[in-house]
Amino acid sequence: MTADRATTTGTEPPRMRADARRNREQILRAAREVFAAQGPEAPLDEIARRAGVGVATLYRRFPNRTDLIRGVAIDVLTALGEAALAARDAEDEPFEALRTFMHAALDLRLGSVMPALIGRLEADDVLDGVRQDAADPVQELVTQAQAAGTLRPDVRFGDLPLMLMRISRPLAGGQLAEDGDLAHRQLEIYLDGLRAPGTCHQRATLPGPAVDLGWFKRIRTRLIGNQPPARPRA
Amino acid sequence: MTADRATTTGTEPPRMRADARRNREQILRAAREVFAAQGPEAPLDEIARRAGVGVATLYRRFPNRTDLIRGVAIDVLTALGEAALAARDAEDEPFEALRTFMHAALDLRLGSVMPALIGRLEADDVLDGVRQDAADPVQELVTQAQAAGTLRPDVRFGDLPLMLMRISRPLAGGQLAEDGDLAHRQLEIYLDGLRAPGTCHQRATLPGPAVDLGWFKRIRTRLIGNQPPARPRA
DNA sequence: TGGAAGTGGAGAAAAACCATCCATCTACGG
DNA sequence: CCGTAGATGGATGGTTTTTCTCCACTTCCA
Repeated sequence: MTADRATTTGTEPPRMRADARRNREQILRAAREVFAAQGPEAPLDEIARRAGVGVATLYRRFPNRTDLIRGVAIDVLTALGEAALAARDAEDEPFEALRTFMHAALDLRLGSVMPALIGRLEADDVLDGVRQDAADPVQELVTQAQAAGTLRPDVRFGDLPLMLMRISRPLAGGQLAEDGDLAHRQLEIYLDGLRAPGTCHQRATLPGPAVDLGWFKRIRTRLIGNQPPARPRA
Repeated sequence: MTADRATTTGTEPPRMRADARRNREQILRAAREVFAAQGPEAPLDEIARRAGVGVATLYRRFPNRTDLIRGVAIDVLTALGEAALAARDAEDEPFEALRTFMHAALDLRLGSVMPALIGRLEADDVLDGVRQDAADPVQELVTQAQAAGTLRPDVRFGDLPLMLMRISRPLAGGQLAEDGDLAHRQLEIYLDGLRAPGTCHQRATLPGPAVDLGWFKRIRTRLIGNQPPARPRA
């Protein structure tokens, strides 16, 4: 039942119809977003709807919730490991590589699966593999950046993913349009806090919307009356 | 601790039995925690259970969910304003005051009510009052710290509460024992990112548990098998 | 073009949640 | 110390949400 993996990890051909595979990826993407917004207990119907498929299709691919979460986890962790390697190759300076990676990880919505990984999923060879493949390059980036003296020496590995888990969850249940940009802005500030004391005179230019007090109040009033019910309708 | 009564129309005597008032505060505290963990749609049963009272007691004090959210909001915002003033008076340096305030706000779980405030609650004189009382001192701290040159000039008011909303939500659905300490540690890093370029050579000593790669893996394995279902049993 | 794999949506069964009622209990003024 | 108004808890019924299967129909691919 777990035979078909859409990921191109192994040498075995997954033998899956093209539309089926496409739907599978749609489901995974939708699940990632919905899990990130509502947590790992989000209704599966909504995931199916967001993916543009029927519920039966979702249940065919992932017979139960745990399977779906595991699928998303493998998907995200795989992409995460690749992002770490890509960042390492793209940037010369280790801290800059770390920074690039963090922003990529934020876009991947790491926080959508980490809580489930921590609390719900039991270990597994495939899962352990991708987890290792995701964690090791990051640890390497940390080590290198600290050796280069650009990452402050008192931070540890956990300070990166644990913060990503927090930042990647949408504010206010996903109602804020600027949420993604705000997350990147706040991540940039956090990254500046991670710089080594010697190098911290070079602060990053903060991207995204700078929310002052007036805007902050406007965010509220703009949203009031928009969506009285929690769940947006189709 | 704060906001003993629900409304402040001076004509009505508060006259509440001692045990009733005590229960009311228990409910508010429980609601704050549960809202922070699960969002403003959390089941009211769980809040009552966490508060150690029956459901009827909760419904008597707060006839519907909106009333409860409003109660929590007033409670938190009141305490928040007081914390801001206290921090201002306790610290000479404006940035240090800001730092003190942020840690206090984190303990108050600002994130438990902000999403609801943003999306669900409609304006109201009392609410607007406490909101103003909470926001104004913070804005003042920001202005002063930037004038003193210790807070970087490109941050804005929103960078503080919006980050608190993210940090104050428990990781992994409230299963992590070290969660509170981790949040304070990560807040400290964020605060270092908020320092002005000139003053950032003085980094704070990071508190709390430093989670390295090994510990990170251990967090997971320790929790596996602890609570397979999402909700802790009754 | 045949047929196996894939699909969507209805709908029953189960679970979660809300909100009220009432018998019992307790703080507190006299 | 007592009477009582106010407060409490948990059972309960009704409603909504969510799960997950079934089957007639469609689509890819050899």
